[in-house]
Amino acid sequence: MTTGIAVTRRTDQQQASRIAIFANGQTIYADGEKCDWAYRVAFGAVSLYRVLACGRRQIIAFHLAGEWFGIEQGRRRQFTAEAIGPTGILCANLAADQCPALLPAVLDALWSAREHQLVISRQSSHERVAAFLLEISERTQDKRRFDLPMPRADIADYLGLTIESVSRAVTRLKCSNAIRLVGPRGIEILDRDRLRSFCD
Amino acid sequence: MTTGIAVTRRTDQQQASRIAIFANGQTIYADGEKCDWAYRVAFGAVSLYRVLACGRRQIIAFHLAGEWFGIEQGRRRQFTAEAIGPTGILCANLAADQCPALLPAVLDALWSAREHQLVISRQSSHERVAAFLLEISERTQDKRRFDLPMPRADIADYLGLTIESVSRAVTRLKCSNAIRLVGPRGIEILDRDRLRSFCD
DNA sequence: CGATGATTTGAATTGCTTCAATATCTGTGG
DNA sequence: CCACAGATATTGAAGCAATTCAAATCATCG
Repeated sequence: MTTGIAVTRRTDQQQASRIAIFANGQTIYADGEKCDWAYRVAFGAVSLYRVLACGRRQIIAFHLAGEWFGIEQGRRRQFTAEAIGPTGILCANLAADQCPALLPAVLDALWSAREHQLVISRQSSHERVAAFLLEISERTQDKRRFDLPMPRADIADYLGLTIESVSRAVTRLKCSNAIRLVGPRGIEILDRDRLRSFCD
Repeated sequence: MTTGIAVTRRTDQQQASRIAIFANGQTIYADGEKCDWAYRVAFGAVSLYRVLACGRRQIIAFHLAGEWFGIEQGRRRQFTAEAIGPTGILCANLAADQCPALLPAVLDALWSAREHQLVISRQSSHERVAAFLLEISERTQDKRRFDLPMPRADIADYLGLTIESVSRAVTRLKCSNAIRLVGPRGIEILDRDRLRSFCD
């Protein structure tokens, strides 16, 4: 929400394969805008969210380096996309002839969305957090030791929990020796099987 | 789960645009199978679900007449597809050259999956049930008076609730005069705005 | 009309949230 | 290098909503 570095929103996204740099909390596109472009994360991370009428913010997905997002052809933006930390974004034209390249990315997004649905629909707080850590782990270079790009508030809004519940679940995983914390953001997976056993 | 009418699983789905008839509870495809075909509901309804390790069944989506499902190119089936009541299914070849026709269907599915995520992540039981009734209403011919194709157990497994919670929420909506029940499956929306006001 | 399955209702329990306080981390200036 | 301030994260205690277990009611079909 807050902007760290003073970088104004790029208006030169029109040049395809041009990298745009966004600061923490900057909006890449907003809920309701036209969807002319698709995006890919070069570095950093992106959250897709909507603020509900009740004031709650629900994060629908995170996108890490290398991942496509924002393919929503012929509609208005369903969510707002926002940079988490300093983030580089590549833009691509959403022309119909690029369809063969786009379909796999959309299928991936659908796959992920549905797997996430399984997690948030019925799982307990520690199951959700364990699943989340494994999910991020799988999408990172070093799958054993990594840093979470986002604060607890983002994790909570993604998992449908409160900050406090996320924190308690992390503590619980830590106490079971499944993970080790390296500061609030650093995660080391000590026992992946034990962590997996927390997921349902 | 149970098969009402004695119809064996069709093995002649190879003929495109041929209709296959499934009885209540029959499997159209199963979790883990190869995905060679896409499907469209001719009549009846279909649920996509997975049974979790803990024994819980999570329904990820319902598909009503006219809707595509099962487009999962190049993977194994993520979920099991099952008929709800007597259901007619049209089959189509998942050839790459049909991509322009498939992409919109996948984008629709992603859109719906994400809207549903908003509902189940943070909403209370009556908010979820109200949203569900409106969702089904929008996908039915008569948007004011319709019959739910599925029993309470399916609604519960779709909304991440128990049967009892669904029932209590329905009762609550009924008592507020937002809806009227016509037997357990029949729904008449008396006050759509009031029903909408229950959604967050 | 009785039987079976589906749905509703009731009471107690559990787990997440809420509100409040404490602790930790990070960056800045002395 | 250390002290401080603001933000982030953890911990604690009470409240509340959904679940669980149990019983009653309703619907449908032979």
